[in-house]
Order: sequence, then C-alpha cells, then structure tokens
Amino acid sequence: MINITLPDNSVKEFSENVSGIEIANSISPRLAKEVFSISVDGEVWDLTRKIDHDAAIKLHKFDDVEGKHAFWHSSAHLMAEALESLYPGTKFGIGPSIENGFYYDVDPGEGKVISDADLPKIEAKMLELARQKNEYTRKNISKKEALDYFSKKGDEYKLELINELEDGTITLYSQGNFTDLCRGPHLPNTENIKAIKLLSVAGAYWRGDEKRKQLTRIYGITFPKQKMLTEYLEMLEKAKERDHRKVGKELELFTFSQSVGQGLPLWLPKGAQLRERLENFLRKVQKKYGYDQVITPHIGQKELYVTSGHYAKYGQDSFQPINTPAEGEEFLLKPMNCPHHCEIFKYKPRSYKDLPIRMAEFGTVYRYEQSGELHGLTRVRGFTQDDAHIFCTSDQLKDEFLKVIDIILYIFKVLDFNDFTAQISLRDKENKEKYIGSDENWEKAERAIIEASAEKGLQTVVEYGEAAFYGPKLDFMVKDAIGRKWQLGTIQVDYNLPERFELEYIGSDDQKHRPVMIHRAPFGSMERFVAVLIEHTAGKFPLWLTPEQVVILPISEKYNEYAEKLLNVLNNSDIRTLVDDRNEKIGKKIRDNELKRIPYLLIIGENEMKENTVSVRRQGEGDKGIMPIEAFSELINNEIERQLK
RNA sequence: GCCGAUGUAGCUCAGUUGGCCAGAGCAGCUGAUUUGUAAUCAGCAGGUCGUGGGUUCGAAUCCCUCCAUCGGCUCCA
Repeated sequence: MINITLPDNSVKEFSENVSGIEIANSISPRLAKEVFSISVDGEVWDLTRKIDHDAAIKLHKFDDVEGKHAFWHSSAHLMAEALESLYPGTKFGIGPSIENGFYYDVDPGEGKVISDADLPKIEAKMLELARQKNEYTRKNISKKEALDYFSKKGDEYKLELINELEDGTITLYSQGNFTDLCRGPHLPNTENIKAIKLLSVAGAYWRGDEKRKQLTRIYGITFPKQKMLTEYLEMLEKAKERDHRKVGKELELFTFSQSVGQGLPLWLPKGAQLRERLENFLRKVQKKYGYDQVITPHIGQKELYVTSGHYAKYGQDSFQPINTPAEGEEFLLKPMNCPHHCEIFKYKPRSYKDLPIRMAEFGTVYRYEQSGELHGLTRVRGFTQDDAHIFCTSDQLKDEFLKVIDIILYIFKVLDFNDFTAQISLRDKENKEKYIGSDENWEKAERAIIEASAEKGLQTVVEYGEAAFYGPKLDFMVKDAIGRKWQLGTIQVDYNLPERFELEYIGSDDQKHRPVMIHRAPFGSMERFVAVLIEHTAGKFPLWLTPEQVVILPISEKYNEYAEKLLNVLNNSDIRTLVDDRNEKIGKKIRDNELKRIPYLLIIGENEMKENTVSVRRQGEGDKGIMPIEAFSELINNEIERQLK
C-alpha cells in the first residue's frame, strides 16, 4: 500500500501502482470524467501512469493550465495522426500546446502544400479518429530504439531531436496508428476530445532558425464540450470588433496609403487630436518630474550612428543613407533619438551639480522593419517615441530609475491600464557577442534594473536574450484584443553609449566622470500606445477616445437655444452640440453613424426645458434617466478630470 | 525577408465553369418628409475590378511581375 496526499492535505491509502484515473474514480466517477492530468510530487503525469510510491498529488481539470496542456498536447498528436492518414509521408517537427490551443509543425514533403482550404478535411478526420476512442499509451525506450524507429519512418526532424536527448529519458506516446516522440503527459483517451477547430496555417522555421527549412504550422484548438468551442469562437469574433485597425478606420483616426508607403501611418484629424491629448498629458507629467523638452532633427550624419554602434548593428537592414550634392556626404533618417540627445549633453561642459539631466522629446524615428512584420499601428516604419534620456551619476541611478517606474505606473493607472506584465529583459547568457560593452557595465546595469524592480514590488518575469544590444531593459508588456503581446513602456539602463560618445561631467572631486544614461518611453511609441489603448477600451466608448465627448442633440430647431444654454452650463470645450443644419435632417432619427461612438448623448426636448433637466444616454450602457443639468455636468467633468488630470 | 491567403465604389460585400454597357446595401449629393433615441421616401452620382504584362475572338474571372493587406515565422535599436 502507498499513501497518497491530496491537495487538502488529507491522506488516502491506495494499493501500489494505482493510477491517477483510479484515484479520481475513487473520489467520484464524475470527477474522473473531468480530469485530464495529474501532478505527482509536482511533476505532471498522465492519468494512466502508475504511481509506485508515497506521493502528493493534484488532479487537473480543463480549467487548470496543466489540464489544458495535456488536452491540447494530445490534440496535437491527434492532428498528427489525421495528417499522417490523409497525407502519407508527412514528416513531423514539434507539436506543443500553447496558451490557446496547440500547433504542429509539419513537413508535407517536396512540392506539397497544406492550405486553409484543407483544414475542414483534417478537422473531420480528427473527429473521426477521436471517436474511435483510442487510448494514449506511454512507452519508455532506449535512444537506439528511438533512432531506429524514426530512421525507418524517415523523419529527420524527430531524429535531430532524439540525438539531443539523453538515453534513458526517452518516451514514446501512441494512439491509434500514430506514434510520436514525446515527454507527455497526455489524456487517457481520444474520446475526451469532442470539439475541434483548426484555426490557421502558417510557415514556421524549423527550430525557429530562419536559415533552416520552413515547415507548415497548423494552429488549432479543441474542447471537451462543443459548447465551449462555440463560446470560444464567439469570443474571438467579438475581440476582432475591437481591433484597432477596424476601429481606427471606423472612427477615422488614421489611415495608410500605398502611395506614401508601407508602415507609414497618416493620422487623420480625430486621431491627431487623440494623440495630441496623450502627448499633452505626458508633457504635464514629465514637467512635474523635472524633464526638459528638447527638439532634434529627423536626420543625422551617418558617422553619428557609427559612433553609437547602431550602424554596425542595423545599417544594412535600415533605410539607406541619404546622399547630398556634396561628394561623400551621407545622412541617415534617425532610427532613435539617443545620439542626438548625447550631442545635446556634450554641447557644453557639465557639472555634477547639473545632474541628473532629463531630456524629453516626442521624437519621430524611422526603422525599416521587415515587410512581413508590419501590423496596423503596432509595428510601423515611421513612429514617434515619447522618448527621454536621463543622464545621471551612478549614485543617482537607482533613484532615477525608480522615478521612471513611478511615471509609467501613474500613466497606466490614469488611463485605466491594469493588464500588463513587467518584463526584465537581460542578455542572452550564451551569445554575448550580440551585445556591445564590457561585462562589468552589463552586470552593473542588470543589477540596477533587478534591484529597482524589486524595490518597487513589481511582479516581473525575466527574459534572457531580450535586452537591447547596448543594455538591459525593463519592459511593460500588454496584450491586444486577440492576445498578441506588445511592448509598450520601456526603461533601459545604459553604460555603453556614454562611453562611445565620451560623455563626461566634472565631479565634486574636480575630476572627469562618466554619466550613466537611462532611456525611457512610457508609451513606447504614440502609434503603438494608441493602438493598444483602442483595443483595451473601444468596446466601452471611453471619454478620451473621441474629442467629441458629449453630443447635445436638440430634436428640432426650436430647441437650439436651450441646447446653447446647456452648453454654457456644462462649460467644457470637449462637449459639442449638433446645433447645426444637421439636426434638421436627423430629426428624431439618428442617422449619423458617427453617433454610435459618442459616449454621452443628450436629447433635448420639451421635458427637459420644463424641468431644467436632461435625459442622458450613455452609449453601451443605455439610458441613465433624467437628471438635473448640474448633476450631469458634475458627472462629465469628474470623468474627464479623472482621465486627464 | 520567408510560408500561406486576400485585393471589385468612401465603407461592407455579390459577381456562377472566361461571354452583351460590372451589381447591392450603407455613406455622399438633390428633392420630399419635421418625425423622441440604430436606419423615412424618391431620384442622382460614384468603379483604369490593386499595378504592369501575357494567354484568348473575348479576362474582374486563367498565367506571370510588382504593390498593398491579412494569419503566422524570423526580426524588433
């Protein structure tokens, strides 16, 4: 007999070699139907794997990450079986579960293509196989056996993976007619997979290396109940409604022109107003924190970027130098503002008494992003960074860094932006040659970021290899409408550029010292921030989204005078009235599509005139009822103030 | 850049296996309607079918080039 400890710390006795599914069944048969994997002493196992020692366990349902993982990973295997059956000779790369579903990277063979049109057929096959109720079985095998099996099958991708594994740790999983190299864990049986949707096909480089072969990646998602799939797909559809590209078009915020060029957004009047408001808001905050605005040109001599190291790193893949009538003279469109700001630092001797110097600029920069990478406003070739550089002493570094965190958190809070993750981006431990600067400087910088984040009590994740080439970063990541991650705010500690530009200040000891530099951009870029802001709030019609926050709509001309009066009472430039020729045509029927997006709509008629009240309708929320003008005025002003203080 | 898909009016889309002057709704314009919260009626106008080339008696439709967009991969100073 062995002792099994359950999550509530109760201990139950079971005979040796009991399996997870048997434990679940002993608790309740219904539970047994709902669990998909089990943690045994913290390690996630198949439900069917036998437990031969005392252990602490936890059963995982679909609601748990571990349960989903087993479910979707098993679904990937099921898809592979379907592919093998439909397209014999298909070779398989890897097929993991992901945050929402799973994918499998496959090589259909020379000249063969799997495209979107094939997905329904594969789905149908998967369902057919699932209904055969095949068991997933696990088998430990030696490295030699594994190599033999996949050589016979001719699957070079699996062979490559096996070669990197240690003998004795290799397991195979089989279900139906399909066997895969896999660590597990898996579902007990394919019958659990009831609802299947294959979402898309895409190319993906084998092992993420663009120099290697591109495989076909098929994305899919499955559920234990059809209803769950339906709900998921509906949720996806809804999310697409918030897509900033769609909303931006509908609201006439921005557009692109083939003639102007790819990735070069054109801000329309309304979008420009929105952006201007955000800029003014940030200017105000930065002023309070002791920043000075500077303005620098859009181009700079090529040598400037040779000095900074950017030319060596990105020169080949950037917009190419601009030539002038003068022989040999070359300018670059600026891909970042730092070198210009360094030159401002250098224009006169600096004393320790001047530090820290905080230079801010809404600097428009141009980067030749790969064409396939461009995406709405989130990834563009010309964009405006809410950039600033802080030049300070090592002693001031931490304090300055903390203040920048404060600014970012404040901005996120005011704009009601709660759903972000803070990511500490450090050097790749192995490939240090990608970075410039001494180990010592890197270590100092990395330590500063880690300490400051800890001091602020930020919940952070550490990512190696995500640092900029000149220094580590603290990035604030958010997700868009359909779950793609984007970097917004960023703070970077940099010991390298000051060295390359030979920045100096005179210390209290009358000696020359090198300042430390902090790069920071709370929004990241105006473009990306607006994009993500739209997606986070578009469904709620936030006040800041359109400059026309409130529309007063007299039902006919004879109420115009009252509307004017109301406008005066409300006394806010962000309120607009439709006291124009338009109301004549609109009448009581609102035809103007634009009105859909206006947060507050006041319809003025006789009742209001009599009682000095307005009937208020909040878009998306319905009628707020009739209220006194003063009460409404307060409501609006509070809301505006809260968001733009 | 790579893999796959797409590109028809300002917007959303129809357009069958290539065949008479390319269609609809919304938006726009003109006129009528004066009507209390998502669509009043009538009429008008609007398109080098992304671009350039090819096949054909004939191309929005088939083939190629390029441009752009979408889903991913790689990249992201």
